[in-house]
Amino acid sequence: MPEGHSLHRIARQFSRNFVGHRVAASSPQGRFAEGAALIDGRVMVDARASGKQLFLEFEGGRWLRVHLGLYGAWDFAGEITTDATIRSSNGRIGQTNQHGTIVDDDAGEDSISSIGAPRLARRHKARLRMSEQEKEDDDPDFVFPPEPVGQVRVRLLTEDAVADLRGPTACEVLDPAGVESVLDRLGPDPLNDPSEAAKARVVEAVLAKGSPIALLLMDQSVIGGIGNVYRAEMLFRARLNPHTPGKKVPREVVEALWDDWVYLLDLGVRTGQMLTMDGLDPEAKRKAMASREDRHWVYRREGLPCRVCGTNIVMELLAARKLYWCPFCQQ
DNA sequence: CATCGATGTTGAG
DNA sequence: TCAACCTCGATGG
Repeated sequence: MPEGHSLHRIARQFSRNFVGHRVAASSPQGRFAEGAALIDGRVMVDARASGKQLFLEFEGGRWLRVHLGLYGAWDFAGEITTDATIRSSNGRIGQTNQHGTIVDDDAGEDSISSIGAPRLARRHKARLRMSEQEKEDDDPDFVFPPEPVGQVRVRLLTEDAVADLRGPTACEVLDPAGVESVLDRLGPDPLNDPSEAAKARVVEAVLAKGSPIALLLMDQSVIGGIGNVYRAEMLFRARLNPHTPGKKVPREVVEALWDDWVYLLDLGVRTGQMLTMDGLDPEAKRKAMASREDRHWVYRREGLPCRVCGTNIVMELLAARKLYWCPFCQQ
């Protein structure tokens, strides 16, 4: 479920609350007992995402690789840092207020924060579920650490924070060579590598293939992190027919798709939401932030009128995934 | 309360 | 091409 922006946010959560800390690793469910033992008692030294994959590095060159798949999730709890929307009278950020210590400001002057309050981060006792959506629990009276609930594949515990992994599609401990071989099979993730070389690699990969651009955008060996929502929205933003073979897409359009992913991924990481209708007026933006119904151009809008031309949005199955597009705008 | 479907990937056939 | 993975919010009775 989570697309690339979620994984970068999860990696950031680990950076804030786990990197630099010694971690007790266990598998309450039991299915990952051997793997957990390989990292138990070690200090986490790095946390990073590439595409939809998460890599947590521990002392001694041991890496935990996690892929959340369709419905995996990380549950954080304890003294953790969460984004908080704080209304500020003078618009200044980076100060301390009654809500806690503001330790991060990555919202700045973007188009979303200009609509309303800036999103800040604060460290406090909280519970936070991170999957395709993020949900913060408002019960401040839970005991730490909480009992594992349900099937927890891995529990990572520091002195004051815990992270529970449930429902992953992949969870394994790798050595550096193993990490390298996984990364070698992944296309560029613009948040890790925004270079012209990365862009060129994606452009050449797309232009070399005859398969539909709708499949190539979701091919993680071509480009990292795009899922079903961003695919549909990016193709609409480019006014591109999803069935266009990669090699028939004009080079400048492929370049524009990469540039758009650079932009959308950054926006998604900063806001925690898949915002794709940023070109609208402030009122429409506000609605997009407030409601999932008003958030997308085409995704999940089968049978509804296109927001631009009024033609009914169509849905078709492509490689067993639902593809939404406007047959008039995207000719 | 039962059922469905989902923002994903793998691997069997 | 499709089932399996194995979670959980949304939906309907």
